[in-house]
Amino acid sequence: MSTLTILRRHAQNPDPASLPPSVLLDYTDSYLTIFDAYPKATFHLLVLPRPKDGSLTLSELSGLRSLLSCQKKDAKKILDELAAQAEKTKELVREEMVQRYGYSWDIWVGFHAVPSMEHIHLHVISSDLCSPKLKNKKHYNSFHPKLGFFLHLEEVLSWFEEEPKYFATKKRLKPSEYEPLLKESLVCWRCDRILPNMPTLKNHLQEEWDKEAKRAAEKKRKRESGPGQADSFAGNAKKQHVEGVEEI
DNA sequence: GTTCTAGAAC
DNA sequence: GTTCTAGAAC
Repeated sequence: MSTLTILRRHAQNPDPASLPPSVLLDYTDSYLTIFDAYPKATFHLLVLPRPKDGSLTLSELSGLRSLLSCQKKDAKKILDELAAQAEKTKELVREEMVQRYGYSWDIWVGFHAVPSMEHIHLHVISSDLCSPKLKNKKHYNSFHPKLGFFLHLEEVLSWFEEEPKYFATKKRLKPSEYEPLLKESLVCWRCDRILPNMPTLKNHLQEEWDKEAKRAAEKKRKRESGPGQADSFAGNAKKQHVEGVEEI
């Protein structure tokens, strides 16, 4: 029971600074960013709006669906502010990526079309999807960036620019239209390969991420071997020389 | 959302 | 026989 309302409790906490650093990353009067307790990727954070006087009520903030059923301009304001907070969060994550791994990779920002926990929360999640807590098909499909269950914030914002009728349809977020997506086959979001089960998918995702790390290392080497020379004979010769030295 | 575990799938 | 999934949780 309490696990389903933990986010609401955090959002209502009058003093976020009292939260342990293992929970809290950042906060303002209006928002807080916390670490997901069961991260489905190397980096996985949640941005929550804090209910405050003169703004939307707790029940209007209960989820994306309830937010979108508010006055359009009120909903848009919250989403714009969430977007700004998410940008700050992304920057903090990128810095941590570089510090820990020497490079940074994509970070996705979006909502689950049908959430499982009370209180609207924006996911900020690194695209590796490598984590011991990612255990089943539902976990994976709920973050697959092209499947449709994970609603990128940019997409949700784009609904506001569409015809009112389209917006009215989208904002319903009918569970019956989204929940079946969670049961679809396991498809690698990078290469579209179908994997037969979770252990195989997890190995595959790890390999894909290892490849990305290699590409990043190669890019860095090229950058450091001298701008504009990487593809020239002189550049290659120089690179080989440097590599030779490094191997000794 | 998670944990647990029966029985399906291999 | 072991691995893996997916539904119940009083």
